Amino acid sequence: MPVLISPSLDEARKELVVGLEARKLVVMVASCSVEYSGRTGSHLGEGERLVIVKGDGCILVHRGHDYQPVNWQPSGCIIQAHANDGTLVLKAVRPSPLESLTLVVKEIQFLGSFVLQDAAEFILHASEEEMQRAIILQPDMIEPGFKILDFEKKVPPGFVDVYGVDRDGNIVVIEIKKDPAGFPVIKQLLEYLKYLQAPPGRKLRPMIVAPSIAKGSQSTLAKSGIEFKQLTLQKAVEILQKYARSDQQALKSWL
Amino acid sequence: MPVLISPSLDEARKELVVGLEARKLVVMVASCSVEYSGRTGSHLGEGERLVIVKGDGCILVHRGHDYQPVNWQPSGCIIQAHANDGTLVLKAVRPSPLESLTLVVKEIQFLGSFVLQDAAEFILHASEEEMQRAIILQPDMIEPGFKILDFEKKVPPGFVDVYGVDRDGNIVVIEIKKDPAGFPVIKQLLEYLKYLQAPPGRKLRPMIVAPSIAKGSQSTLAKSGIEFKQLTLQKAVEILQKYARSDQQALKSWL
DNA sequence: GCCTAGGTCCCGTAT
DNA sequence: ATACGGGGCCTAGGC
Repeated sequence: MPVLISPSLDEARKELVVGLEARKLVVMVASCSVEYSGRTGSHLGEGERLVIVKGDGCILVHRGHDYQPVNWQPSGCIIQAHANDGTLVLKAVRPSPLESLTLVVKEIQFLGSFVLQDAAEFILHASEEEMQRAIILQPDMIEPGFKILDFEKKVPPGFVDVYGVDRDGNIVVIEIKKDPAGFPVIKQLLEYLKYLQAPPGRKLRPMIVAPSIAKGSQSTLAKSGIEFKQLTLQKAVEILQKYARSDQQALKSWL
Repeated sequence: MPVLISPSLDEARKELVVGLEARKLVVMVASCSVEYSGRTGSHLGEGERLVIVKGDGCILVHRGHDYQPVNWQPSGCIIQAHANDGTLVLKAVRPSPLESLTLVVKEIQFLGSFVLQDAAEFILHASEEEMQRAIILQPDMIEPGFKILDFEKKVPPGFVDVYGVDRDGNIVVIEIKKDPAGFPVIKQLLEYLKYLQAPPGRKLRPMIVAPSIAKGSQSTLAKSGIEFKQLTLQKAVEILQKYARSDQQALKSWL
């Protein structure tokens, strides 16, 4: 875990090269200027920043404020460090789309390189997918008698989240949102409808499943003939947990 | 610029509290577990990570790989550090939407706190806005005789990027994209058209200005009656530079 | 490779 | 405060 305090640029370059080679995490606090060129371009004059280089070839330049890095390059870059004219030049090139990030480092306060032991799995609960799973596991939460025919069903403009049939044989076309549903969802659903047909004598029932409807979209929804079924992430998670439990019980009763 | 190597949790907590108080940048390499709860929730078991806390109240937890942080909280959070049961607990609460991030730190390899001197301005070149400016500065790059009537013109579903008239008095409705234009742009433009009318005897000419058309959208575009005018970011930047130059010349000739 | 959709997206701007 | 669109968005999944 080498840590250098106010190293010379050449000491830093050596440690950086070693760190890159070993695919370590290198963290640096340094005064630098930054140029980006690729899909567009950017310029940032000299100033002190936090620079992070990761083993998978991504680089982040953070200022003293803001959530997002001011400049960066995602994973999969080729990163090189050169001495140049009394400065340390860090270059990160992304092959596709071809773009490059160049840091000219003038002075380094701190440089450390680390190997992070981290085997933990990251688990994210509750997303649109969980809502979809909840509906698929327990279709009658939409309404009694509702049956799933398909999900992620392909139509030319995209994918229908859930596609099913109600107790009267009408086709139900469901678009799921985990956030309050606004105009775009309504448009998207109406677009899908153009490519779907109900059997003779039956109807198409477009339906939005979401925690709520965005304020400004209430009236549009009413006019559009789209139904709304409330489902919060929390309720979806509860359903999934209930099923996880009953799955376990089903398993136990089998043994 | 205090830097602690393998500090005790209590030493680290003290330095962290001082750093937070002073709104410094605190960087930490530590073994920790992370819980997030808010719009959704997440869990990450123990492992070594890079933790960044900035003066504006944002926090980032980075693993040894990936561009994006595994957990985070954006600016404007209330961040606190407590000792708890032989661990150091870092909590970041975001008021709206209400959500919280909790790190339980077991062991610290490194902790540094920094004040970053950074007054530089960040300049990003060439975006959709640059393309719009290029068209506005030199309307006849669209076609000879084209005149601007308005831009960012409000229609119920959104804003028309550029709104103008051709040499024959037909209304040209332009939607600009910096990336290859696909289905969504076509839909958006057609949506806008519903709320626009040409003068009697004139036509509405919907037009997409973009570097290219997405492959799958070629036929849709053809059927839709929308025209396509190629403009790359690069060409837009050239036009802007030309005008910058001629502005300077105009200025010089004035003096 | 391109295209589509989702994200704890974040972020600014206008309402 | 909420809604809407843009982003060097990034990232994952299909084709």
